[in-house]
Amino acid sequence: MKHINIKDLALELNLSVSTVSKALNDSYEISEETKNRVLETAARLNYVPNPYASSLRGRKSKNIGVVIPEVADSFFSLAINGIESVAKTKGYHVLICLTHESFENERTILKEFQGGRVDGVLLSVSTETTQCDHINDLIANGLPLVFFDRACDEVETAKITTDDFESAYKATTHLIQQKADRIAFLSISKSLSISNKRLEGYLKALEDHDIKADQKYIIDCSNDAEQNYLLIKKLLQQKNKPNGIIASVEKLTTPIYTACKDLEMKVPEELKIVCFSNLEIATILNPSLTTITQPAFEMGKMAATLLFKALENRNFSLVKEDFMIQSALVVRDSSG
Amino acid sequence: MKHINIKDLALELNLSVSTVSKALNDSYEISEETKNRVLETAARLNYVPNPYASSLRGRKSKNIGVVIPEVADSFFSLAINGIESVAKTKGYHVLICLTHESFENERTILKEFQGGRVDGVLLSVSTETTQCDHINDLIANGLPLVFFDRACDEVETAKITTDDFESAYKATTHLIQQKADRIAFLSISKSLSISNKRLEGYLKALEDHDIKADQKYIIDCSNDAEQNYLLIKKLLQQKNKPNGIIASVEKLTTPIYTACKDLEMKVPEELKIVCFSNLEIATILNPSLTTITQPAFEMGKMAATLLFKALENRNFSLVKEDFMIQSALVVRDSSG
DNA sequence: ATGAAAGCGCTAACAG
DNA sequence: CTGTTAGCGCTTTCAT
Repeated sequence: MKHINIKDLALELNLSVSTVSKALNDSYEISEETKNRVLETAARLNYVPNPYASSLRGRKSKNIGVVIPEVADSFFSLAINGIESVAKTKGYHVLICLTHESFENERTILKEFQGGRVDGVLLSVSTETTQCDHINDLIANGLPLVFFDRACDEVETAKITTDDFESAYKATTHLIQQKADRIAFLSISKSLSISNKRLEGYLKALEDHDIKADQKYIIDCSNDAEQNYLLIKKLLQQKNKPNGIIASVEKLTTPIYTACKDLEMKVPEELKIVCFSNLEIATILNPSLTTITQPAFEMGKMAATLLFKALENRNFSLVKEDFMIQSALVVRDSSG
Repeated sequence: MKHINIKDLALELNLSVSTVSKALNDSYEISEETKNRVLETAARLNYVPNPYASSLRGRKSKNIGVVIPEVADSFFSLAINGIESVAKTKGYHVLICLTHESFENERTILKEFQGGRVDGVLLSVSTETTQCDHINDLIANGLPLVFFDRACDEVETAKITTDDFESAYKATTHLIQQKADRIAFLSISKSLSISNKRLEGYLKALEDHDIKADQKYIIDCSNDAEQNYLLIKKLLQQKNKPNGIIASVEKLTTPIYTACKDLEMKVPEELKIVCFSNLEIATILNPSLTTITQPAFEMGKMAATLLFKALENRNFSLVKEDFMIQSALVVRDSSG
């Protein structure tokens, strides 16, 4: 089966290419009858337009780029679902690019996007990203960009985030109310804005409850699971070991639970745990895990909706379009 | 910053467009000196080629399509990582399209791909897919396609699968050896080839151990978590309730554990569990979950590698390029 | 070693 | 209402 194009269609129909094009695009210039004929023949010959040819002609690629650190993470995979749900209604496709938490990768991807592969970008920055020239370049080049979850404060564009400060504050307060007084905080990045805000919320809660923050309870985790396991184990073995722990990111759940099991620490009696996590499976852990759950699907959806607003209306400015959505503290047995 | 194209570059360099193009593509016709000048200016002006313009000119879109039921699933997200790892080395991008287990969606996506949006396709079919004309159409249209995990037997093209029959057989045998004699099997689709092979492996293992299969132990699950929970609960409440259970798909883990908890069934004493699952978190469930783990990353990688072979060499035929990789039965406490 | 020109598939002025 | 034509950015003969 040869691939059929608009010229073939025109030939078959004894019409000009432009008439066919207009009919296909439901132009008011074309008679109903012709439209029907064209549509019918197109269907019969299995005509599928080449999106990139339209793209070239000044229109859109009809692709949006989604740049994230990782897919194997329930926050991001749910967010993708949200993004995809709106892209679909707009006839757009989603190009997913993974940075694997590498700044270099992130820069390369955004650079490449400037060639016109995508019409707009949804971005959640890598843990390594400390400066944002590559992002500003992209925007200067005319590509609308919306951050979701992990944003760069310095870049002036729309951001969909959650109340990281407040939710960490709430989680910490919750642990304090559960009688934890030596609470550890596991961070993933010193530069990431969300990580810092969570840390600040934690610190403020301690302060408000007259608990002195202690550096030894604040741990910088890495991207390496084994390494993190060792760090956490060490944390839980020291003198004055913590009796509460807050993990600022989902992937720390496994090392924490594993360490507790290996050290035979009783949860929640000896250690109360809260994780930032969207894992559905939190409910069936034993003890079930208290989580801060972000509205991942909703966030993806909102970010995409905003991006399409900008795409559809060049006058719509993304600057100052910041939305902060609430996360939920879901109390379960691990902090009980 | 205006977007710069090859014409701007040529103007700046006092060269013709074609010379610049050739220099950029490292043609033997161009002198080293000119190449260097061009490359340097391109870098300075931040020139990024438009992939779709090249695409139009008879080359490639440099996109591959990955069509899967769902991203929020550890098998698929790990497979995506594998796919992406090879796409990246080839300078390709990955367009991820979700069917959400709907045949209609799957058909629409594949149809759309025929317009040239992607150069090749990696597919894992939906649970609803019972006939494969849409896939054959795509292939007939000249797009190479490789199945991974969930394939259609009737379509003649490369398939990367796992030993579904054997692993279900192994899992069942394992449960029998653990003294389970009423073993339930949870299926997700009556049409899906992998689901059926798993079912057959289960049935064969029962037969080989002189256990009579019983329809009431074979459950067809749906796409709806709540529904599945109820089905499982009912299964576990009947007279002669099973003392072993095999779930053919990861997402059934939560409903199973939840049902056990709600019914206060002791695992593994009263019920031994095995799930087909790539959840990292299997280790920290309580009891830790015995799984059949598929080499998801590897499978994605192999599927992509095969696809690129076909893309790079039009003579390379994907027919008969079938690979079956072994899954691992990882015994943990839930079947202990 | 370099350049002119055609054309990939499509859309959009502009004419008729 | 329909057709002619130019051109989107790029590659690729075919000259020079």
